[in-house]
Amino acid sequence: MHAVHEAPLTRSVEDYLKVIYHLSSQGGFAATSDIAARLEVAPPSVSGMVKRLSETGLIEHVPYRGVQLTQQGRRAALKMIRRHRILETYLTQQLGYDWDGVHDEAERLEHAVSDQLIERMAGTLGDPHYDPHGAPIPTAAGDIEETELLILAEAPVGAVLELREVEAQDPARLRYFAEQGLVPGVGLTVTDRQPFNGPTTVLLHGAGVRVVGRELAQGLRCLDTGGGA
Amino acid sequence: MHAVHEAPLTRSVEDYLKVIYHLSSQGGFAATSDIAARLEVAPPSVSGMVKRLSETGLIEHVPYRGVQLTQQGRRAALKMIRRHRILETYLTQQLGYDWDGVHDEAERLEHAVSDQLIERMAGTLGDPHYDPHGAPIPTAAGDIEETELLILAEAPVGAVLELREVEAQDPARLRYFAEQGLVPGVGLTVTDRQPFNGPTTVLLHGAGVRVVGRELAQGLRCLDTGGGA
DNA sequence: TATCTGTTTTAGTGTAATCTAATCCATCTT
DNA sequence: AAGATGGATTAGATTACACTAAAACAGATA
Repeated sequence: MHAVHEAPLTRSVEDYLKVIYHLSSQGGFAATSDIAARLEVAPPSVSGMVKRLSETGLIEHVPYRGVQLTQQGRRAALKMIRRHRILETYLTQQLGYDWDGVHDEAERLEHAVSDQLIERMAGTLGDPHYDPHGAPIPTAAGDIEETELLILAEAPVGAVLELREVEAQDPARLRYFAEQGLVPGVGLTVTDRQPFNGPTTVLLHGAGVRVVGRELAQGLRCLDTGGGA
Repeated sequence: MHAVHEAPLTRSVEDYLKVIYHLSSQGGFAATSDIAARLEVAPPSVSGMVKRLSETGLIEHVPYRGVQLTQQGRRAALKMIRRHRILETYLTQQLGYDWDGVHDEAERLEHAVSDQLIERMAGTLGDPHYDPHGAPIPTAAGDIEETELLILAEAPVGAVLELREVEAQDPARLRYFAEQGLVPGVGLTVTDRQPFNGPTTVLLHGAGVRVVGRELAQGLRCLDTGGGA
């Protein structure tokens, strides 16, 4: 097999890799300042860490441009994401956590659990494919489902959609989404959008009309279930 | 309320406190070199940490004598021990871990879990009083049962006992104990002891005779259920 | 009482991670 | 084309924790 030595990564390194994965998943490069903002550290701290990470071969750094994960870095990042999402799912399903309260707990546990524990949790849950927010859970082998989803804030008026993923860090927002019935799996039709970054209005199938502000609507990712084919 | 600020303790600090608790639970002082041995660090590292811990008021240090926990330090140590034992119990009962495999996992998780998670686990388990090795679990309030137990290696020949606690770090030893039927709750009678730190022979009630070497017999703690009263 | 022995502590380094202040440089504006 | 602007980087300090090597000390022995 490969994986020569696999020096154990520190907590910090694991956090950086996860953030870089998220930031570079769409566009190619993750910018220093964006990494700093997400991790709530000062930009120079990022520069320092970036140097070490690229020396270890986990990322590639183009000065003044940004960073990208290498194959090795991507593998490590997906491992952490699997841990996080399995933990979130386990905590909600087995220990009575609400979907708005699991994030922080998982965030701390993901650095401490063993592979064995994660796989036992996954087994207990029947190897789930999605976490409580609808995000896909990478497999133990490191594969992740990549479905094309529309950001609700950008979906055309008239679109018929299924809400798949609710992305939000803040518990208060998640609680609000839940109250509004905006949870993964719900069907909806986009009925209106106000200009100048205005709100999107949707008809929740079987539950009435909702007006969703731009900021929140950017965290809602939907599958197009239109009329077609 | 009390507890003015409660600066969060680091992993290392938590480990030191736990070890100091164990070492000073019987005799009064924990020696630098014993702490170093348990934590597998060099003695000077302990001296350094001891200085900081006594400055923070978690321990009291008598130079060249050793250290003792303060009230505050004891509270913190018992909190960690509760975490550890609840985790061990949860992992064995809910996630199929064997009693010989839980220690390391709990050791890492105890620094990461929240109070909330521990209490949810405890609740799921019905607030257990003992961990899989028979050790008493401190309450959330910080009280711990202190039963007088006899070390099997020191129990008099003829004593009729109930095995209460099996103390061993090494998974291989724990597995051996389990194979021998030496698990918490079992009744036994001491039938012989060889001189010069020789082995103890016991009759396991309903399971036959066992010869236990001195070293192992020091990890077996029993309650005297003698003939009396 | 003087010395030996082994433990403890001090001194000085190293690494991982952070910070602030100062500098550098790519790009946008005029 | 020349600045101005703002993000990125370097420089230097700090904290927590570990280490090795050297000094200090307490208690046992002669």
